[in-house]
Amino acid sequence: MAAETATGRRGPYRTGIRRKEQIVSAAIDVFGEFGYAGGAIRNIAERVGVSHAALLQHFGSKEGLLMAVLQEWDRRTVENGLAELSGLDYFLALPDVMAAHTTQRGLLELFTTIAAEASSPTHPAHEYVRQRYSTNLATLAQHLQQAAAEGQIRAMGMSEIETEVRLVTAVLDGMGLQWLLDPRTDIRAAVEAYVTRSIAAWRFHSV
Amino acid sequence: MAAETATGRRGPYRTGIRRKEQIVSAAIDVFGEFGYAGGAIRNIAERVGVSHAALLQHFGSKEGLLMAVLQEWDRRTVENGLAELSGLDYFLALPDVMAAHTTQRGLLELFTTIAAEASSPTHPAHEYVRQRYSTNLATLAQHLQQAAAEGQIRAMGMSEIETEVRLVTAVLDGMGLQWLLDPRTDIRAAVEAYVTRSIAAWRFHSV
DNA sequence: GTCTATAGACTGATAGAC
DNA sequence: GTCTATCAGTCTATAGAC
Repeated sequence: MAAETATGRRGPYRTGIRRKEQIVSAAIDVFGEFGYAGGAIRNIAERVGVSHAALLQHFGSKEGLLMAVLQEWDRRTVENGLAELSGLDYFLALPDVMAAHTTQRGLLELFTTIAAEASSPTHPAHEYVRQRYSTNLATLAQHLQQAAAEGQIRAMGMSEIETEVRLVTAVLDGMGLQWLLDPRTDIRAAVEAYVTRSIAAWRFHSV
Repeated sequence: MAAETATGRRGPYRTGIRRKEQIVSAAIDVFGEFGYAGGAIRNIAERVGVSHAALLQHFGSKEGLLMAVLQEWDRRTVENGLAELSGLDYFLALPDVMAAHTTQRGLLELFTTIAAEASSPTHPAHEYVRQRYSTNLATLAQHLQQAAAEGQIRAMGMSEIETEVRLVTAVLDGMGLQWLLDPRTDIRAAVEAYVTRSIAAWRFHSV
C-alpha cells in the first residue's frame, strides 16, 4: 500500500479512498448482521484493522458512516445491469438479478435489515428509505407503462399500475428475507414464476 | 388496581399477570420501533411506570422478555380468525387479515423488524423465526393441498406448492413493509389482487 | 412486588501526540 | 492519517432495603 503512494501525486488520496471503501464494506456486513442500532463502530473498525477514532475521523459520526453505506447501496444497485433495460425486459431480468444477490449475502442482509429498521419514523435512514422506495416504484411504473405503449401488454389504469409495481417489489423483498432465513430457498424459481404469471395476466385479461 | 387484590385469593396473582401483560405490550411497541438490539429495557419500563429492575424481576433478562413477546405474537396470530378456515377459504381471507393489521401498527412493526433482524444466525430469535416461517409455510401448503383434494383447484407438484406458498408469504411480508413506510398504501387491494390472480392460475393452467 | 443504588461493560465522540 | 487515552452517557443485570 505504501508503494501506491509512491506512484504519483495522487497516491496519498488513493490510500485514503481505499481505506474508506474498506470501512464502508465492513460497515455493510456489521449493519447487515446487527442492524444500525445494534452495530458498533468499534466492531467495524477492528475488522478493517484501525481504531474507531480513525474511522470517525473519516465519516464524522456513526450517522455519517450510515449515509456513506446508503450511497454505496445506491451505487451497487446501479451496477446490477437493470439500468440498461426497459419495458418488459426489465421485469424479465428480475429473476437473474435476484439470483445474483445470493452471492452477496451481506448486502442483502443490509437491504432487509435497514429497510425494516427504518420503517420507524425516528430512524435516521427513514426518509432515505422512503425516498428510495418511492423512486423505485416510479421506475417500475414507468417500465410498465412503456411496455403498454409498445403494445407488449394491455393498457392499465393508474391504480392498477401501482398495485402491480408494489406487488413486484413485495415479492422481491419478501423472497429475499426468506432466503436469508433459509438459504436453500429457490428464490430464482419463485421470482421467475411470479414474473411469468404477472406478464401473462398483463397481456390478456384484467386483474 | 388495589381493589382487584381484595376480590379474592387470586388477586395478587392477577395484578402480577396484569403488570406482565402491560410490560409485554410496551415491549412490542419498543422492540417494533427500535428493534431488539436498539430497544432499551429502561424505555419499556418507564412506559409502564415501573423501574427496569422490577421488569427484570418478572422476565429474568432482556432475552426472557423477548421470548415472552414472541409468545404473545403467537397468541395474537391464533386470534386473527384464520385458524377456523381451511382450503381456499384460508387464502380468500388474507386480504381482510392484512387490512386488520393496519389497526395495530406496533405489532406489524414488530413482525417486520424482528424477522429482518433475526435473519442473522447470531440473533437470539433466529431459531424461533426460522421455526415460525417453517410451520407457517407448512400450514399454507396443507391448505393448498386440501383445496386440490376437494377439486377447488388442480393438483400440484411438491416444488410448485412450495413456490406458491413462499410467494404468498413474500407478498404479505413485503406489502406490510410498504405500508409501514407509507401508510397510504392500499395493501388490502394489493393482497386481494394477488390472491385473486393466484387462485385463477391454480384453477386453470400451470405456472 | 417494587424500589434505590450500583456494578461492570460497552457506546459514540473528542483531545492531543506522532 | 492514525494512534492512545479518556470522557460522559447508556446498557443489562444484580444486591439489598422496604
